[in-house]
Amino acid sequence: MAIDNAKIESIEALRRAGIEPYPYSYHVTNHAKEIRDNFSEFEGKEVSIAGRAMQLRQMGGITFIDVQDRTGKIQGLIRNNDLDQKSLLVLTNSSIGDNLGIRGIVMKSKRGEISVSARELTMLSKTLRTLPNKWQGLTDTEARYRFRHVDLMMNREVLKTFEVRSKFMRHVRDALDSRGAIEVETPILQDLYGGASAKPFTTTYHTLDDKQMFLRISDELYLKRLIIGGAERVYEVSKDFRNEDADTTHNPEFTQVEYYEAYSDYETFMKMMEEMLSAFATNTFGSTKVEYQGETIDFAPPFARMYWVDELKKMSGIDVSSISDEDVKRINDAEGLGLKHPDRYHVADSLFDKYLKGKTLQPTFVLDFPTYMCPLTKTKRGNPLLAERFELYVGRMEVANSYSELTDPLYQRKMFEEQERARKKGDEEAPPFDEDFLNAIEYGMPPTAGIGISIDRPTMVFTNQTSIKEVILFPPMKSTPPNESLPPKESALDS
RNA sequence: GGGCCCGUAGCUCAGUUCGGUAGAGCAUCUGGCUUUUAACCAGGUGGUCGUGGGUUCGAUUCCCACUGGGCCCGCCA
Repeated sequence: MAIDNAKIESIEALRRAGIEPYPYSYHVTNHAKEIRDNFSEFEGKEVSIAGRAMQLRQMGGITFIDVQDRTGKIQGLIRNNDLDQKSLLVLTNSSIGDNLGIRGIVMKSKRGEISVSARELTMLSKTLRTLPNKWQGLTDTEARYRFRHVDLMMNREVLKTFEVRSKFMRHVRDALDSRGAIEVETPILQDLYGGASAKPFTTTYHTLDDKQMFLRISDELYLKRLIIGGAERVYEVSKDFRNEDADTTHNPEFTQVEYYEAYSDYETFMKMMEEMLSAFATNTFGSTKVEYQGETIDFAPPFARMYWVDELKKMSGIDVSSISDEDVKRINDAEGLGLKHPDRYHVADSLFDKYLKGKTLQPTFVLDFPTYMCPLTKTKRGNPLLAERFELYVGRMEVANSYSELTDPLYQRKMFEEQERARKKGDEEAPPFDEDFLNAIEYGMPPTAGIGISIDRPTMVFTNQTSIKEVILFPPMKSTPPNESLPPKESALDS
């Protein structure tokens, strides 16, 4: 991707002839796909197309250029005899990678390729860089992420992936809007963080006496204030930030939609997720069935319900709803969980992973967690050992997490006190005591269901990707001095 | 944090077995060719072999460290 001095010479040649290689605009009348799909209507008519030259086949007085626009490719058929002086000069100074505009007549070449037979050729942007080769393209993962613009132009399925992501986000918004919810924005820069257990990113606000601030790890505590204020149904499409390692299903910066609905419980949201995901699959792919890594995932409702504490008891003989701190070490050893600092929470979590996670390829509500795993959740009606919480799994990945939210302010205060003690003992992930939030909830919060819907992971399923980095346009990369960005020769820049 | 694999031309890759001044295809440049589509034919340009150190008469090759990336594991509501 080095700068090519021959291309700079082309720029100079064009300018000498009074042709600007970086013009302001171009009137595009049609796109590649519509012309190809409706050839009989377009045949013989004049169109103007624009896009990037991806391939160029020159044979004396005739040149074929494959022009790629956002809908696909179409061939430009360019005969020197059909062109005026200016267009000819553009042609001789064109190369693969340039943005070109072609005005011409739609026709078929002798070999039957739908083409635009050029009457005028316009340089829309002269490239200085060389595109990857046309056979293998750009495949190096690191280069693809660091030079996503090149990845996008060479690997068009990447653009498709992000179109699906966009559609999914749009669909989630529409589904929540149709429930009468309002979309809100709450602070990303926060004095205090909370709503999850995670290490935060910190930053400094210089004009406020260099105050330390945090990037949010969740939206929960702000959205609940809006519920308390009487908004009833609110959601936020939120970038959250957690200062943790990345892997194929975790990114330190990720997107979820948090939604809170007053007077509802988690049962409401199970139905909502079934409708939301099955409708999306049907609208987007024409079926509730989606191929994922050689397996078929079916979003047709109802989704499976896994009462996992019962299920786990059947399979392992362990009832995690009632294990004591004394049991923990013994189970850790007997089950070979390998936890360094076993506690009830992590033992239960590991047992789920060991026995049950593998069974969640199909959309599955994993529900009713031990209360000790859910400090912000109401207990299950009729069983105080369990809490009303579900996680939705798809493709063996957690894609949503929902509670019947805790609304008892005195209990909430107790939980903050407990987390504060854990913090002082050195638990970096325990959220800090938040008196402002307690003040809010002390005004009385109506019964409320809350849910966090992942955007990244469902997009992985819908686009058949195994790495979260494939559904994030610019995944974080370690910094490295780019060694290929050499400046052009000075002589070329002077003129 | 641990293990395995990888980094050679703009891109995709050979070469390293057994150390001896670096190769192909595409791209690019020059010439030829007015219906090609991986166009073709002829010729040319292009490389601190990821970085630093060590061994050696000599290192892209062997050794060490570092760096960047991928996968697996650990961690992570």
